[in-house]
Amino acid sequence: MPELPEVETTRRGILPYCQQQTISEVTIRNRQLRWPIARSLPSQLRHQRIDDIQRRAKYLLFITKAGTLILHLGMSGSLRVSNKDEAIQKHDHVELMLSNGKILRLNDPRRFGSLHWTRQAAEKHKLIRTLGPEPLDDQFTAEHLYATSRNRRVAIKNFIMNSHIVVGVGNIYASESLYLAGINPGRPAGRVSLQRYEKLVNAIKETLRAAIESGGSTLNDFIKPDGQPGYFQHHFRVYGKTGLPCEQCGQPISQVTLGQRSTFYCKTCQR
DNA sequence: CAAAGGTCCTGCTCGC
DNA sequence: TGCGAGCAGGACCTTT
Repeated sequence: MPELPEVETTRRGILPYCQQQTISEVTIRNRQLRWPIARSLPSQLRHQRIDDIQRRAKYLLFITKAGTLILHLGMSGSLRVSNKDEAIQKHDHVELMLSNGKILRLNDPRRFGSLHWTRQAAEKHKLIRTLGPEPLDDQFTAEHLYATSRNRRVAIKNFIMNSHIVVGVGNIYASESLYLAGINPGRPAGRVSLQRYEKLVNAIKETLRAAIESGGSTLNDFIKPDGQPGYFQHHFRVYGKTGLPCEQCGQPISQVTLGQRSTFYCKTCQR
């Protein structure tokens, strides 16, 4: 479920409740997430103070003096801040009790999320080390995409969804960005010019920035950390719009499968 | 039965 | 033939 804007919205939402709070207790109700949660995790987290929560790609990094908790929400995960008297819900797998009396709860029906503890700097962790640049950083440029895509035949949509190339471009924003840039999602990445990569980089940055500003777009069950439903109806131009008229040319939006993911585009406007 | 917002891992293919 | 990089598909799950 969460794309980068939702993860960033989550980070901003929970930070005021977590920052400088000490974790007094950790409850693991179901350890079978994407990878089994380490048995040692509760004892490593207990008594640690959360100095900050940062984000790298779609990972949330809970920074403490002793180490960092690396959390991923997977496809269907969400975090919410509860009071002690609020009952747990179905699929609440992990709870962090905080010194201010709040409880941070991880809910994840599909259990594709993950939790890792590292004593090193998070950047050195296996899951983080090999990641490409942040899309909103200045290091993410057209030159970077152009240089790394030479001689590559993979579809451009799969290319920009590859976290080793650039992080944080999920299935929705890949389609949306390619539409804005006028690039056919199936085009081989190695056959996109530098000029068109300029348009694409701008489109990715604009799309993500706008979504973060809007508080994250959501489709089904994204719950904001304070418990408010995050049903922000984002205006998608092509995602989920199969058969509806293209805003630019009026032709029906097409749907294809690329890399086993639904892909939406305009056959006329995107080449 | 199909599809849903993620992404790591495995094994195959391709070109040097 | 061997090797590494690139690539497709599978895997992990529940809900609608």
